[in-house]
Amino acid sequence: MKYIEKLRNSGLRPTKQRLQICEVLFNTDKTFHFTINELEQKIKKQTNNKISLATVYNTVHAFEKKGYLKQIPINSSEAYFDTNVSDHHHFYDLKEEKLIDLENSDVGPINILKKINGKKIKSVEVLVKLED
Amino acid sequence: MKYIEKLRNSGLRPTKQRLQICEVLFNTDKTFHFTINELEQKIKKQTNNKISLATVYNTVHAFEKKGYLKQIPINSSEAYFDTNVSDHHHFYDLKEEKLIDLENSDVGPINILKKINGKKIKSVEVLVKLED
DNA sequence: GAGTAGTTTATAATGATTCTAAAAAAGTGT
DNA sequence: ACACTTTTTTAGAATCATTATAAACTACTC
Ligand SMILES: [Mn+2]
Ligand SMILES: [Mn+2]
Ligand SMILES: [Zn+2]
Ligand SMILES: [Zn+2]
Repeated sequence: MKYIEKLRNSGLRPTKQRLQICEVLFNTDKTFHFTINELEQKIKKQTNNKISLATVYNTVHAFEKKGYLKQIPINSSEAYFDTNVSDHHHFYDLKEEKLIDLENSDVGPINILKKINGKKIKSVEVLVKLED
Repeated sequence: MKYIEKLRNSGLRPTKQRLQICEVLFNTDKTFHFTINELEQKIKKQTNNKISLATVYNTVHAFEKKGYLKQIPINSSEAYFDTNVSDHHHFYDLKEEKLIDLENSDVGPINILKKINGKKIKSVEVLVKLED
């Protein structure tokens, strides 16, 4: 199975629960954005199986650390994650509280002119807030 | 006093506590970034006076709503606010957990090519994460 | 000054996230 | 398969930032 490698790379053994989480996260062409609670709901629906919240949190964080998921910087009471780990940007619809992908080509090149001594750039992320 | 107007514009009466909060927030040439807890500490030091957390939260939120403060979108357990309400961007030093201003001129123009039907752009914010 | 509406405060409630420790499962060697 | 060790899952508790509450206090109006 293709998920076993992802799990092992993340330092996790391929257990039944973790493979189910992988199914929901990665068994789709489309990438998507989610909160932990949305993910838990999706797992319950898609697999008719409840996985404890702690396991969902742990697995998501391990994938995030390894780079198989990323967290989107946003002001919300809940953390938003993204299965699209390519460099890209986001609209945030304030009314709907939903993220929408913005490809790099939708934004154009961003050149950071200022430098900070002894630090290097890890990521550059654009958040475009939308209102009606 | 210059703060009375800011407070009235925000729908707040100029009370002793709120004026003290204004002193700490606005009585300086330099703008700065803060969390609610950092602000509370600053108030205690600068005015030798404890103001209840609820009042600090309420006042900050009223100023934010009116546009005298803004919140910076970032993944942190605490919300970060900015007394610099001009359009600008940020470095985020992951090690120090500190924000650093990036002026618009340090980033260059950003042109969002994608449009979302029925929505308009409220803000465009760039977050540049820094590591060692 | 009396009356009213807004404010402050301590404290409680909420809710996302993290921690804990016991039970369950998986891996290892024989 | 069995005994033994290590990892994992889980329910529930703990944490902590934020928000809500409601009683005491203060500011504004007439
Ligand atoms: Mn994380
Ligand atoms: Mn706010
Ligand atoms: Zn995305
Ligand atoms: Zn700033």
